[in-house]
Amino acid sequence: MYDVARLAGVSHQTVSRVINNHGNVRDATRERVLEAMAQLDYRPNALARGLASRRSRTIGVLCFDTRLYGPGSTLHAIERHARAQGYSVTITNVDDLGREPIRRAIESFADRSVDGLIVIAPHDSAAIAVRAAPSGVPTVAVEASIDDTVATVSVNQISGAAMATEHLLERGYQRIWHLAGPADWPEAQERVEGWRKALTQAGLPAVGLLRGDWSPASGLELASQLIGNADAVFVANDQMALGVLRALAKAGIDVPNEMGVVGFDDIPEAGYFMPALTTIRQDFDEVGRRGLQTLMGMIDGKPPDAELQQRVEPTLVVRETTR
Amino acid sequence: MYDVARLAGVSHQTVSRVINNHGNVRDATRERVLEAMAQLDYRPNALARGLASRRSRTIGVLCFDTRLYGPGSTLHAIERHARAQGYSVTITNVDDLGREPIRRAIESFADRSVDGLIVIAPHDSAAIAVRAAPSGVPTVAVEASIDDTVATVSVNQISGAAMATEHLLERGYQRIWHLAGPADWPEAQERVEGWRKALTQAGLPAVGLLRGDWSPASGLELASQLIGNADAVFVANDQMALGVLRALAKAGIDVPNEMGVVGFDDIPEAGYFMPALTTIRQDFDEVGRRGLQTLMGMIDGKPPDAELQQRVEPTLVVRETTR
DNA sequence: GCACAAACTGATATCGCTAACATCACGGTG
DNA sequence: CACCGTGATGTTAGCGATATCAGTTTGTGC
Repeated sequence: MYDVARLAGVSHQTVSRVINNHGNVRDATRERVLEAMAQLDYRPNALARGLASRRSRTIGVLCFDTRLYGPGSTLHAIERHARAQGYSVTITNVDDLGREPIRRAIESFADRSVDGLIVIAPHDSAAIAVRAAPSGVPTVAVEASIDDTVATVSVNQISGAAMATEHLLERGYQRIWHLAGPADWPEAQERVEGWRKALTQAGLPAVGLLRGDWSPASGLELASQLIGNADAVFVANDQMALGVLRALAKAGIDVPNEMGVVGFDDIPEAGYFMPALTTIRQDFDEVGRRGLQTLMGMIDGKPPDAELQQRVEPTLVVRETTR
Repeated sequence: MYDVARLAGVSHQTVSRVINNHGNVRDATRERVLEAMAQLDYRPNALARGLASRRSRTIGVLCFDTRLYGPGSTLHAIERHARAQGYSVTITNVDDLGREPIRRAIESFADRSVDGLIVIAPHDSAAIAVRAAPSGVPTVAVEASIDDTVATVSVNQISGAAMATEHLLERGYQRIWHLAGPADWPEAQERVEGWRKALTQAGLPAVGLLRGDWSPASGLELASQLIGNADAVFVANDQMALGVLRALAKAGIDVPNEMGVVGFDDIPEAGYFMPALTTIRQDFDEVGRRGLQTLMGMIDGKPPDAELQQRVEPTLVVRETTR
């Protein structure tokens, strides 16, 4: 920086002003500085800027296994939008959902002076850990249902689940079971709630709740319990639905005529299952975008929005597993 | 830090020595310092440490869409192992594969003083960009076939493709076609090469090369050309294979008896396709692990390994799409 | 032509740490 | 007993930028 200043015949402080677009620099001066910067191929050191300005222009993303479709897509969206705003993204995956590892991860972000934190928190323990976060760093949770103390952006699971169930009802299915995710995942719980609500509203009893673990294997295994008892099933994610389809095919049950199936997520493969899966699409990109936008607002010290808990509406994608 | 020093009755430099485990601190002194740190809940500022020591303990990962299964898994492995060694991970996705955006991304990493860089570079343009990288930062490419100037860790695509093709030959298929990925992806090219090699070795002509774009849609579309011409197909990834399976089912062709199918990747869903997909498993975790290990060696100034180009061997997973 | 505010520019102190060298006590050596 | 090496600690400079305030031009109104 001092070299640039010398070459341009100004002080280093003027160079700093040019870099940061602080006003009050004469055009001619700015030109000279920019030229000197180009000539010396000068690039400001982000660490030093962060240290002096107390803004690192970095955000942290805490995730639980980005290999999963939802979190991976959300992360991708966050990174893309963050970069567009000049922020870089540091990630940490927490494999152990215990409280202590999460606390450590958040502290480690704070040590690195991130300006903000996004937690992709599809699990209860994450919610607890975020609330307990000691960091003082602006934080937004996505794909989570956290209490009112934390800003949140998530897909409306309840309406998605209700949408799925209502679709099955419309198509004339009566005994609609639900293959749910693990009980300690808020989104699993909300999907159960949406399913229950839709059935109750239709005057039907919400019996027939199965618990899987999100894996195709669990769908495969639990599907046997549907046969003879249900004529449709709303499955809490597409992967389990794949397992269910396979089990039904093996059992010689005709989908969609003998059994309707609706999934959740709309993973890229869903349209090519056999039969192609009717499912609920979650707009993870939108979740990531809104999450980042909210965080940026908090970083810039805007008053928290009226809407602390933002919901993105999912959409129904009808394919071949419902008649 | 000065507060800690005062409380412990030592100089700040001694506190620094304790933090960094530099020897030459009496046990009693170290104890006092640690206690003071605990009492004040002191946490060193990573930015300042990086600035002063010229080591940020951060690595950058440059990726091309982490939503894909391979890159996502590799990233996950890299992050996990990096964290275990006290490094944090900053990511950038490059959507535009042009040379300029990649150069910018690499420069941006350099500006942030990353100690090392891992490029998940499944595409030709990435290879070019990495070679042109001006950064002076230790760099490792993974999932790439870069020339000899850059350290690389990748799955051996050629042997994987040969393995797939030989498996089909063993099972008695004769007219074995290949549905390849885009020509500007090195791994697509290497899979073509492996397929060709295996057929040539068996004294068969390598005719029947189709080009898809990795998507299930392209598999679905191109599968029609197989019918009547091939009795087996080696598909360059599992997603296209899904499309192929769907097309074959629609056409009433029996898999595996009338047509054998082998995929590549072993995505989590592959075992639940209908029929379950025989495929080649890539150990992305191992790729990530070795990539990080190599990078750490370079950062610590070890002489570059004899093996600049490391290869991880894939494995064949036999399921139901081959008889 | 002059006062005075506004627009520029510069000097110095910091940000929170590590590097490098200086200092000091202590015990062993010839 | 002077001398020296060694381990433990302290002192002083940076790392590469921004913040703050002071100083110097410049422009404007009368």
